[in-house]
Amino acid sequence: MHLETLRLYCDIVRLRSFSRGAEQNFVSQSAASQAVQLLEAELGVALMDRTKRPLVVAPEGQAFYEACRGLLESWEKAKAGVAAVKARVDGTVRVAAIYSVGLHDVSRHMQRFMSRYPEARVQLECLHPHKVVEAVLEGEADVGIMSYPPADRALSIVPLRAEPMAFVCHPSHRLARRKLVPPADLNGEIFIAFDPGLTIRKAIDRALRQHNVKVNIVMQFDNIETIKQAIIINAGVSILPRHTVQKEAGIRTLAVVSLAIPDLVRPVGIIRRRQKPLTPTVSRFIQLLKDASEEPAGTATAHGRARAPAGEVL
Amino acid sequence: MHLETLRLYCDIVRLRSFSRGAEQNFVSQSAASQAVQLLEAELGVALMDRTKRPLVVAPEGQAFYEACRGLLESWEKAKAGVAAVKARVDGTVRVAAIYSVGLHDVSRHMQRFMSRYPEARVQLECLHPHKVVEAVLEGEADVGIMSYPPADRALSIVPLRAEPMAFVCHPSHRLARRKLVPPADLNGEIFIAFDPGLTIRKAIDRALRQHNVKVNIVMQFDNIETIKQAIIINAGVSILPRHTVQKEAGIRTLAVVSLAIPDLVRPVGIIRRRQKPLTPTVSRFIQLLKDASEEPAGTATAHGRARAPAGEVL
DNA sequence: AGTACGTATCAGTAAATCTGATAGTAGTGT
DNA sequence: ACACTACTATCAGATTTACTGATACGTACT
Repeated sequence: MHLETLRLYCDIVRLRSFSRGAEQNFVSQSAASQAVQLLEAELGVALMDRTKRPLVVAPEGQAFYEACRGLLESWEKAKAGVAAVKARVDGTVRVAAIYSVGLHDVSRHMQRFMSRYPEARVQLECLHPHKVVEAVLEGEADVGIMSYPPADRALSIVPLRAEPMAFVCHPSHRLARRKLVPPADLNGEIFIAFDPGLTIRKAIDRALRQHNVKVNIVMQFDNIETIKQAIIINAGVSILPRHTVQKEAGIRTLAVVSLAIPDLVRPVGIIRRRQKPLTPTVSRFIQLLKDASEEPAGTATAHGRARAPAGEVL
Repeated sequence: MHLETLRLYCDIVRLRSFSRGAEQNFVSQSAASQAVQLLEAELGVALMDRTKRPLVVAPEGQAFYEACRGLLESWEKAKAGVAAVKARVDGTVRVAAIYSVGLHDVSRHMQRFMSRYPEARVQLECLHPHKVVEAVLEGEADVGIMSYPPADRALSIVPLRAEPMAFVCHPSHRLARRKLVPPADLNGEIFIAFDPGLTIRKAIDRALRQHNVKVNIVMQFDNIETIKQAIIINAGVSILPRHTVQKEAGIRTLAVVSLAIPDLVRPVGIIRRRQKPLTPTVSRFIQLLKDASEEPAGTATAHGRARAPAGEVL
């Protein structure tokens, strides 16, 4: 049963005319006649008396007409309801990020994004790296922001930046006042490492091994914040992305020294589910992050603004 | 938009499977897939995530699902409502009869009809002959019962019987004690006639003219009851269908004498609108009247019962 | 009665839908 | 990591369905 047929029927009843009802629905009078006949056959009832001019609606036809009006109204409501949900979901970017990126980085960009697209909403959730991948794969998040984005057929990756890593220690540490620390100086240091399951741990391990450095790992954590806390209480030293300890370096609770291992960087990127269609809002969000990462921090804002129109057409 | 598509969609969502949803709707999995794709295109929204196994319904899809369920329920209700009205209308016979037939005849048969078909309803309305024709033509009555049923392309006629006419006068009239009145005896009688517009008047006039009888018309009425009242107060004599004065003859308020004009009869028949489809109930009602009229009054009931099964299959 | 308007019907055509086969993908067990 | 099973998407061809335009029929009006 076509809903269009029901609308046609309603118009015919309302206008008391097949011809005008057909016209209003942009079909021929012939089609209208056949449609109503089919409708009557379907219901097994004569809905109207066409031998009268103008036609007379039978009691059955009147009852059906009223039911149909309600039905069509419900249909319009259903469509509107779906559109409303879509607008709500569409305008929302659900971001899953690892703690270190989410807290320092994304939250700053979120503000810029929301002031530029006031109708959009951003939901940020900070998770363990594995959970970030999971959330994106399961469709619970539109984008994931993480370091060492994993290769996966189901994921597409947008590289954002390579964060330089630095040596981090307590201000009272013997290396705290250096300008540069050669890898060899780390030999035998009491080290606070990432959990072995994390890719960043493997990257650091590999870099140290290449420089024949052996450190004395005393603690392992799955996130940067905890490692920083451990260093603050002088439980050991570590290697962390430089910008994640900028605040602590500024107030001198931590000492940060450049490390003479130039290829030791933490790649940060966005992951997305490959099949999932990109909504305009998500597309704009990704573009904003890309723009912000492709330039020095000092000019980011100005440059970002200049490129915004291009980002919007995505 | 097909309602069947919506049902299919609901089943797919409910069963969380295209294949099973398709099966339950007796279409191929392919058709189900295409139908939902079309639905999504129509709404401009992705309703579900098919890359998951089992498939995951999107928020939009869930909202639409619930709306659809309501819609389909309303549709079923609409169909049921129409069927209910049909049953009510179908089971009703609206009878328009002229006074003389309706009061004496139809009301008696109505009781038999309603006791045989308890679910049926009969609405009897007694009208002026012209109004009976009008009611049937306008579809306000399913059948009309009247004398001298008029020839009309739009009407089909079922003849019931030819009622013999008799001479009717006050018991004190000079002809009241006769067994038979020859036409000539009516010459110069003070006569209470039917209205000139009525066919029965024309028939009586023609019969009297053929026998060279001239009566003295002093009053004219459009119905038998009034004529009888006039005769009772001895305002004149008349010629009326014999069985319409049986009761008055029995209690001797009127005298009824056979008239020697054998071809002067009042034909009574049923009229129906030719195009209008015959519902079973109306068909049975007509059959009952036909059966009752085709036999002597004494055996009518027994015969009618015997033939009832045949009538029911109409 | 004749006319004008409106609906039913018919045959041909256009469009939508369905089917069956095939390819690709997700989840599962080895 | 591998094949296996179950499920969905896609495609082309077949089928069904709906539409159009012309024509016939009926009603209502003058």
